[in-house]
Order: sequence, then C-alpha cells, then structure tokens
Amino acid sequence: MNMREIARRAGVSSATVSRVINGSNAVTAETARRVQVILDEAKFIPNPSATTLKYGRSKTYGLVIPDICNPYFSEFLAAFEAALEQIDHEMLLTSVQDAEGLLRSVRRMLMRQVDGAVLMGSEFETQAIEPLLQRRIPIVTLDRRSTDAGRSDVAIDYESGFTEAVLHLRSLGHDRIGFIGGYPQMQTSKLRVNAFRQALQAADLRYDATLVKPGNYRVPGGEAAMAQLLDLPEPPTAVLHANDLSAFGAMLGAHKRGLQVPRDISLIGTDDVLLSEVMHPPLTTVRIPRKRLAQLCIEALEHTKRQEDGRGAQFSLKTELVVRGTTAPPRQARRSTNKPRVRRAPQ
Amino acid sequence: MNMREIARRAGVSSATVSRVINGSNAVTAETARRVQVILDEAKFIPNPSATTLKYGRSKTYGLVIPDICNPYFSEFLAAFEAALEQIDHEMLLTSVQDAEGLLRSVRRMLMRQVDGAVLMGSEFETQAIEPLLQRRIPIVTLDRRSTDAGRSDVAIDYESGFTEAVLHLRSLGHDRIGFIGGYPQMQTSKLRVNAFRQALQAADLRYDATLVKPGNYRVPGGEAAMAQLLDLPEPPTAVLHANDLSAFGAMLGAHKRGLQVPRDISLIGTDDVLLSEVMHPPLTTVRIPRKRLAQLCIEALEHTKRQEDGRGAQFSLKTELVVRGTTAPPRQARRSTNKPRVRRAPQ
DNA sequence: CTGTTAGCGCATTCAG
DNA sequence: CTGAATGCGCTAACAG
Repeated sequence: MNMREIARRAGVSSATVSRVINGSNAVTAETARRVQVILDEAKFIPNPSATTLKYGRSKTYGLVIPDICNPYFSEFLAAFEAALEQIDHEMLLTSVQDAEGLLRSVRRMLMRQVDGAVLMGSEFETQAIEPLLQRRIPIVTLDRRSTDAGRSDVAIDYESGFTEAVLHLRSLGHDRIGFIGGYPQMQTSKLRVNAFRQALQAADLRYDATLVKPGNYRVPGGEAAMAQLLDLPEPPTAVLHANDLSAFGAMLGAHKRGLQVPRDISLIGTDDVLLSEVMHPPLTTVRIPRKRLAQLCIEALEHTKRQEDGRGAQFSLKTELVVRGTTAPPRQARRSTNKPRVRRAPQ
Repeated sequence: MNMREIARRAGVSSATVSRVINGSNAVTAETARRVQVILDEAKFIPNPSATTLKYGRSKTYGLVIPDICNPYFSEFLAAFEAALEQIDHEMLLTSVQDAEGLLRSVRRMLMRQVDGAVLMGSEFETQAIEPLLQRRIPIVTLDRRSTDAGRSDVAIDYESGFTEAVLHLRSLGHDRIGFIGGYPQMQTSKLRVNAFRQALQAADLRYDATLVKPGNYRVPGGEAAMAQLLDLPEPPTAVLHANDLSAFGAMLGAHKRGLQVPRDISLIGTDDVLLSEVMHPPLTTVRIPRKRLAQLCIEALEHTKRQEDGRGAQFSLKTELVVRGTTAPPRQARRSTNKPRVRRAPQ
C-alpha cells in the first residue's frame, strides 16, 4: 500500500495525499477529510526509506554505548528510547568495546544516515568520528568537558554531587573518607577523582592519596579496592564510589571481612542504578537522573543542529544525593572538629 | 558519494560497480580490482535506503522486549545484537509494556520493513501481530510452546532444568522444596510452576501447593514471597525461583529474618544473570544460555523464512545447572527416604 | 487549491 | 563481460 494507491482510491494525486499526511494547509478541508478516511481505512503506513533516500535525513539518532549489560547504560538506553519515541525518531544502537568496534559503528551510522549521534563512553579516538563531523552530523559526547565544531558535550557535575555526598558524611561525623574510582587510565576516572578532591576541599577535609583506590567500574574491582582500603593501618570510616557497581563490590568486600554496613563503614555510590534500592542495606548514592540525561542529550543534539556556525555547546547535569541505608555516623561518633582529623589507635 | 560517482571515476557503469560490490562473478578480475581501488580510496558507503526501497527487504530484524532494565533482557539484547552483527543485519529495538505499545511497535516494524521479528514477553494479543503475519514477516516467540503459520517458537526447557535443580537439592538431603514464581496470571508463570511440579515428580518428591508462592519476577516480589514461606508452620528447606531477581529478593528476605544462606535455607535461581555470580553468597542457578538463545531465535527466524508453506517450527533450549554458593545440605541433614517427607516438630 | 514531474541510490533486467 | 534503462515511494518545485 503506497501513496499512489491511496491517491487513486481518493480520486486525487499522490502529491495531495502527501500534503494531507504532512499536514500542509494547502489542501481544502473537504479533500483532506476524504483522503484521511481512505488513509485510515487502508491502514496506510508510510515508507521511511523513500524519504530517507530523497532527503538523506532518516529521523534516527545513533547511540553508542560501551556495555549494554551494565545497568547504568541499559537504564540510560531505556530512557533514551522513550525520549526518542516522544519526538518520533528511531534509534540506531551500537555497542562498542574497542576502537575497531567504533569504526564499524560509525560506518553503520553513516549508512543509515543518522541525523545525530550520542557517544557514551568518552574514551575513543576522536579521529574515528571525523567522518560524522565532516558530514555535519551533530555529535554529543558525555563527560568530555570539551566541545568542537559539530560536537556538544554533556557533563555530569560530579564536583557538586560529590561535595554534597562528602558534606553528608562529614555531618555524620566522618573525616576519613576514601574513594574507589574507575580504571586509572581513563579520562572520566581522573575527572571523578578530581571531583572527589574538590569535594573534600569544599568540606574542609584533607585529601589523602592513600585512601583513593582505582577500581574498574564493576563489582570485582570494587571488592578488591575495598580489601586494599581495609588493609590500611588506618582505614577510612566512609567510602565514596565512582559508580554503584563498585559500591556493590565494596559492600560485598566489607561483609566478607565481617564488617557491618553502615555500622562499621559508610558507603556512598554514584548513579543510582535500579538495584541500589534493593541492596541490603539499600545504597546511599549520588543519583545521575537518567531520564533528564537522555533528554539533555537530545536537546544538545538539536541545539548543535540548529547552530549556523556548527559550534557545539557545553551542557551540565546536576546530580541528587539519595540518602538510604549505607550511611551512618562512624563507629565512635565524634563531633566534627576544625582539625582535619583525630588520630585513633588502630584497633 | 554514490555508485554513479564511483562508476564515473573508474570509467565503468554503475551496474558494474554494483556487481563488484555484491561480488558477482560476471566481472573481469581486472575490472573488479580497478573498481575496488576506487571504492576503497573514496571510502564508499552504500545507502541501504535505496535497496530497502527497491526490494522491500531491509536486513533488519525487530526485537520486542518487555523491559530493558531487567538484566535478563538487557543481557539477551547484547547477545542478540552481537549475533545480528555476525550476519550483517540491523536491529530495530522496541520496548513494550502494554498492548498499546505493542501496536506502536508493530507499526514501526512495518514502516522499517523488518525481515523478521523476535517477540519476547509472550503475553500479548495475537491479534496485534496479525499485520506482520499477513505480510509474511517471520515471527519468533518465546515460551509460547505453540506455532502458527509464519510463527516459530523457542521454548526454554524448564522441565529438564528444574528437574536437574531439584535432583541436586534432593541429593543434598532436601525434601521440602518451595517455589517462588512469577505473576500468577501470566502464561509463562504457569509454565514454570508446572515444570517445577514435574521436577518434583521426577525426583520422587511430593508436590505441596502451600510451598508455591507467586512473585513478580522482580526483587520485591521475591522478598515478599520468601516472607510468606518463612511464616509457614513448616517452611521449606530449599526454594527454587522462577528467575534470578526473585531469588535475590528471597535471599534479602531470608537475611532480614536473620537466616543464613545456605546454612539455614538453600536457594536456586533461574537465568544466571551477570550479577548472580557476585551476590553474597553467589547464587546457584539454572542458567539459560543467553548467547545460544539469541542464535536460536535467529535460526528460527531464518528457518521460518525458508519454509515454502510458511509453517513455523518449535525449538527448544536446554538449561544448565550452575552450582555456586547458595545450596548446601539442610540444617539437619538426613538421608533421603522413600517416604515423601519426614515430619519435624516446628521449631 | 491541485496535479505533473523529477530524482534521491541501488540492483536487475535486457541488449549488445 | 559490460552498459543503458527502469522503478521502488516519496515530496518539493513548478504549472495550471
């Protein structure tokens, strides 16, 4: 069933049918109505391939994510898909692990003539996305904190989020706060460590590099890092994590040592993955609002598209501290003092 | 950059370029080589819209899943996407919660001219997918255990999987085994309860309806169901679960009652979601091999497409018991007897 | 206000 | 073995 057939049945030309479908007002109400009836009763379904072929625009946005199995990404994916449905666009999803995968991904996006692309997982060769930029396809990256011609960026405001988290801990009486991060080589990992550092500063707490351990954004990494922290002569009384999976791992590690959370150690995650709430105890975490993030990515895409000069813009997303069950005063609650920390005898 | 331009540069016709791209052997090796060089240096990227428009085939398969956020589905999604990449096909992903969503999903698949569709979440109106069947688009459903013209089905063999699980428990000495299922109205839930029943029979154990509680395939449902089981005058010493999330919830519930797993109660999940392994203790579970399932779905699709008469076929997937840390002998281990069960005084 | 026409890029006839 | 011509469905430009 195509427009010509509809046109034939309605006794008009296919151009008129097209106009009716696209809501052009250059059609008599009466004609439009008549065509609409035929359209409905034939259950007409337009063929987007024709439009894409003609205009090189596909009403689809590409989404590149590093790992669908990570709940943070799958939850983002769900939000992104929902947001796209709102604006009547399709999604071209590609899961990319390595540089070669990114190349294939870019090729697929080019073939499918995407109107824009969101690149999560900020660690990629800029060169690989050159072809996209060249064809003036708007790009949005995450957490790169830089923009280019044709590329906007959405940054998560870890600085303010971690500050909120650290202040929460300090108000409970903690002054020895550790941090479990991501892969140390990754740019985003460094970003988060720096944000943690700033947060300590804002809370008037001293930064102690021995309390900062790398993880790998996954459970086993968090567990191993926690083991290292607990092996310290003077372990932290609270730990902030670069993401929730790390915090899950750390909690596991603490439990294995016979510690109770939050009685013996307080934990704060980052992301607010769905499962955080059902952990035991439920995880206190710095929520990255997924829905808002997805919308912001799309806004950023549309913004970039609109720019005459193609300049990308820097967007920023605030987090929200969600206090649940993994934070409590430290074992021997003390009034917080001006002195950076009070030495305690190792137990 | 299109084929005509390549043809011009190579001094041939676009038909020849097309033949080279598609590996037709009706081209001189020399000509083919020359064209290939131009193709490479121009970094030619074909436009699938043209092909789709011309032939109504899109090299894309639709995937309908109920909930991307559920790790079982997101892990399947990852496997499916990888399998599609192997056969050089695209994926049209739609997340469908309700009947109306399915209608929209079908419409999108029709527009995009998918060559087939995999429908997970077997609870849907058959009528909604009629348009797909009418256009002879192959369909694969999961766990419906019935086929149609143009629709094949892939069933998970819960019967053998649960039997293996129950035998494992019985060999440890359990004879009071509970079951936490899914939504009681759902067809798949009934399927699993029946499979559990058969498993008990195969293990020579009596079926006791009071030990079977509905859940909702998610953590809170499992937790609530476990609470009910533990409130029984004589609770089970082991519980099998319709999926892993339920088992997570049950484990949580048991812990909250001060029970230790597996010392006080043994737990077995179903699915083998990635996080199962990092639970504490790690979950013993009936693995549904995700990768194999994805491949099987695609095989089923291709099979259905090949059938002249369009008859669908029934496929079946075996599970694998993965024994980890949530199963152990019951508190007072006893030799299993021929008598269905030994009454113990309620504690 | 409505119809005619042309062309997006490709693969497949059919000629040569 | 190669090329010319065709049409898939749609919409913008133009003509009426």
